[in-house]
Amino acid sequence: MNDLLAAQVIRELARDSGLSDADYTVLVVLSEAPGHRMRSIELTRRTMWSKSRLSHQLTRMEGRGLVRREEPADNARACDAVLTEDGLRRIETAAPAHVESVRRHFIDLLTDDELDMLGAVTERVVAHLTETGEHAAEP
Amino acid sequence: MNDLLAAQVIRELARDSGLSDADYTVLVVLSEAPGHRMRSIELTRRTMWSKSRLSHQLTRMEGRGLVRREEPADNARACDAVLTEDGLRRIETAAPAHVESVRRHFIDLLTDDELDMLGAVTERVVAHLTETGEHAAEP
DNA sequence: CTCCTCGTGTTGATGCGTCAACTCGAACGC
DNA sequence: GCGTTCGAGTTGACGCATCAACACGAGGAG
Repeated sequence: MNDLLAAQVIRELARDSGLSDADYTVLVVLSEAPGHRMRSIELTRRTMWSKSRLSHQLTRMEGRGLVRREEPADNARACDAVLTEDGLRRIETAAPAHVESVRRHFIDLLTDDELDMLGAVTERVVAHLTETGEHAAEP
Repeated sequence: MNDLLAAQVIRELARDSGLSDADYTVLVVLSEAPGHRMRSIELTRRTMWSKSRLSHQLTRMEGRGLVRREEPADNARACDAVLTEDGLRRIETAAPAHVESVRRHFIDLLTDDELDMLGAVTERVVAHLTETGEHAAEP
């Protein structure tokens, strides 16, 4: 189910807006951040991605003009990711259709009880993964 | 949860047995097939993969000596995938640890009720995906 | 028989994710 | 001040997945 569902939703996102799911994730997080900007390290925390993955992703998105990298004045070794005008427009256009896609293929098919239970299960599994010495991101 | 859980289980599989999840899938299906052999087209059906993806996967696995390709005598345009001795040994060694990994990180954390519910949800969502003209594999 | 279409399978280009190795500035001990 | 360690970020190589284009045999229509 996971594979099929994710594949379908991702395919619709790509078809409708030309964004990958990774693009979408970064754009959403940045669009909600003050100043549409965020430290790289904070982005890896929010997305649960590795530094490497984020770096590659930002490189690709920078090439497509969705984000910009800036070195913050107060810390030379850090790196901010900043949403561009274009990136903001893209996420604002894409979001409604994507939300609707997830609803249509998943949320609307479940009862409230099922959603509640799924939330509980998710919380438990994630807690177990993170506490059992699981650092997916960095060794 | 999906992403984290899958990442963890896949990482353990790779660490313990040197197999990717795609490798594992193919090996399991083939090991259960009569004669440890199966038509490519049947493999795509079982795995819900595209022809292309399967072909690339078989090429890689063939390079590593896990499977062999054979042209069946009765049909020149078809193609059988056959498990090698090595492939069989690999899957037999890898399977127990993988099953245990899934149990430990997921199954054992859920109650029977939750598992039942998840089964029902999965069935419903997959049915919706497949009936709504969704052919993930081929356009 | 000839041509056409269709089903089966392969290939190449491209994007994505991971791993290991690396750079480099900052903070700390002395 | 000076070296050492540490944390943040980048890079390159590789495996994997997708898409579009192609190859080619089988089966049917005429």
